[in-house]
Amino acid sequence: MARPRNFDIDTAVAKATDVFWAHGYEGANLPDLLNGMGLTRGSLYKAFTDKKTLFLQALAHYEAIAVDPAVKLLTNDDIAEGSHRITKVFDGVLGVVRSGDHRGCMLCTAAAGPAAVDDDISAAVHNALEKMHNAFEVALAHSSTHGGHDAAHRSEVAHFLVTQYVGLRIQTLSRAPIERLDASVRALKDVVGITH
Amino acid sequence: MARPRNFDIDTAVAKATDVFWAHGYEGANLPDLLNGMGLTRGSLYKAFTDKKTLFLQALAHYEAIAVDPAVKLLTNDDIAEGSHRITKVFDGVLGVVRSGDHRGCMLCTAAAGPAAVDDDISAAVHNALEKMHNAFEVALAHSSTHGGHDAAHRSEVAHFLVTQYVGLRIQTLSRAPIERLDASVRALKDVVGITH
DNA sequence: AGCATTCGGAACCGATTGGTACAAAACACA
DNA sequence: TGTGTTTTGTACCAATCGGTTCCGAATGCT
Repeated sequence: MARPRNFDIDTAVAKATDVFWAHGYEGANLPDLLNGMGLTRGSLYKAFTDKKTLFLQALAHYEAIAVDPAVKLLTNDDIAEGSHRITKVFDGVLGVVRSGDHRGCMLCTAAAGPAAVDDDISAAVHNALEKMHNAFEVALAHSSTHGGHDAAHRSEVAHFLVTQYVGLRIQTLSRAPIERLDASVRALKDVVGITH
Repeated sequence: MARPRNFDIDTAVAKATDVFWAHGYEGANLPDLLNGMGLTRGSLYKAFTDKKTLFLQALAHYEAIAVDPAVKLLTNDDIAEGSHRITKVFDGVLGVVRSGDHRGCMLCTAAAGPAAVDDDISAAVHNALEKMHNAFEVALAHSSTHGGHDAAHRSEVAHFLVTQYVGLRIQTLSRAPIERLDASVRALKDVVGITH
């Protein structure tokens, strides 16, 4: 009937995610994207209507590969103690930084950039952060130190943990020394009363 | 000898700060700046060599009007209880948001944006955050709950507070609902053991 | 007043931005 | 193999980016 698309759309989005992740939304220009995705302008604009639409798909992809695993970890009953799950999340962030990855969290970067002016991007960011919040709530409910409190209290602490997560990620992005991030997380564990 | 400059350079920087604060570094283009500062290209490039230099001066100005007051508050011995000073800082942030100001913190925005690629901007950002950290340390030393601990512990908690501050500011920038920020700060106070 | 000097304003610059138009090529189906 | 449809690649687009140049105007000093 017609010529089939000779690239996989999902892998193209994955590659676009890499580019956006590395350079941010405004920072990633068309040549960067085309080169990174291995296709030409015509194909890109045919498959994805414009840059913003592509970015929203990339955000969704990022959510799938970065946020969802964290959510899964926080809600994983195999780890009985909820605070251990939380610890794992923050230690995971530190591990990523220690391995030399300073890209930070694409969601957080988007929150600081285009989310301030674009409603669609803002909605996507807040939706993802809400998922994180809910997952933190679940983990807190299974925490020996916080499980006893009422749900309202756990919700507050979950918001607080999201804030801490965002702050940590933004600082990794700006290449803050790892010692600061380490210290920050250590104090977090201490202060939240996480047993480790 | 020569024609004098007929605009005040400090007020020009102040106006440039407003523009950068509202639109970010890349987001603020020359027409925006020229319009906001009330001068023309020739004058601007004569007085400040280029956009980045102007931005660095704007960052310094921001530090003077936004960071220094916070530092002064955190190190103000008139408020004997250090945790009260910390409370005031975070409540101040919430107050600003509640008054409809969603510009967030210019430092934090810079941290998430140009600081990731430019060394000069990165240095300026980290220097300012370091000032915040030191001020938090001082406040913690005068805190009934943390004053007793050793300095190393207070340093960690100070890093943690900076992270919380950054996370909070970034979320205000992305126009997160005030309830989340409120909850976050409430949990912070609770968890840090701040008496209020 | 005259001169040296600097400022202010606008025209102009090449480079780059995201996005479009269109022709040629590749395929599925008959 | 012919036909119709879609993709692909390239040339092209206007708009905008930060930055420069240049000249008339304004000023302080002698």
